[in-house]
Amino acid sequence: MFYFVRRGRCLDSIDLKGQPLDLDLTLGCGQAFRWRKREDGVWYGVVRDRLIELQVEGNLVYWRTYPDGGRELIVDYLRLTDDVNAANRWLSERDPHIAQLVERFHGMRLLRQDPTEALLSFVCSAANSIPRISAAIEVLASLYGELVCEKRGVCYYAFPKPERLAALEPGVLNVQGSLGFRGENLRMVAQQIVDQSEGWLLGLRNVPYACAHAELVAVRGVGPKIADCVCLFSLDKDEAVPVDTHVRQLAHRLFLPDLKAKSITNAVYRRVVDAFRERYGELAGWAQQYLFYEDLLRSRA
DNA sequence: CGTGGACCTGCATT
DNA sequence: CAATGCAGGTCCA
Repeated sequence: MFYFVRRGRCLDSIDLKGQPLDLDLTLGCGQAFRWRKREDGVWYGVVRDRLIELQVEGNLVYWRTYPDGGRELIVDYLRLTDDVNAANRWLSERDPHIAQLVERFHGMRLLRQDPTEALLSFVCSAANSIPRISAAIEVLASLYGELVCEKRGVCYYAFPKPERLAALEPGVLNVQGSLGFRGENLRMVAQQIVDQSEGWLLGLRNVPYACAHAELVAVRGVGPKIADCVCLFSLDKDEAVPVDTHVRQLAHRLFLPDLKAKSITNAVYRRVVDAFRERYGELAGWAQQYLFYEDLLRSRA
């Protein structure tokens, strides 16, 4: 915090009011791909049209944006008006294992990301590793994103608009960022977003989960997993459960001992989702994120 | 409805 | 050093 103050301009803070926020967990748990942590412990990343710097000290989150004036953006993105304590209590009462993870990963939150960025980002995530997804997205932003700011000689770019990606020649995205076969998927999904009416994707925040999910999987190149990522990380659908290889395996271990399948068919996907929904109801997505991250750490060990 | 393969690429393991 | 496996999937036969 003192470092922040010395750096000078436009320091501000937001009172967390007793609600937990751990940036290492929230920004590093695999739900967003554009955040990095500086040597001095400050997290920075581009959200929409701003570069944001964040640091938590005690019950305050210190922040700065370039250009400035991004307070509302931060409150919205970090979901700072949510009652996370209540959610964690509710989950903990239902499952002692989750209660343990709530302690261990205290302050891990779900974000409210931009739906277009979330959709296009997770298209890049198919059978890919998290470091490579992040690297690819930075390449895309620097090539096709609008300049957000320049700070200490470094340029920061917004996530590319779908119009820009859709207009590219087929094939160029396969090479750029080493996207491989995901490149063509990305271009096609971008085109389909453009083809929809303005505000279509954002409007899915105002419809029920099942409806939003159905509209997303109707997009070519978007399956149930990516659709659920978009629902959970950007559309306020806290009951959404993205089922990937990690989640399938941990569901098998914890809930569904007779789940023999080694691949995720539609039926398997539904069974895993139902198991989560049955146990964690409207907050199944939060439970998923705790369990997913535990499994991620385990697999990296 | 379930299964197997194709799709790109780079890093890790054998 | 070559071969194989694998990574927050989706589509198709």
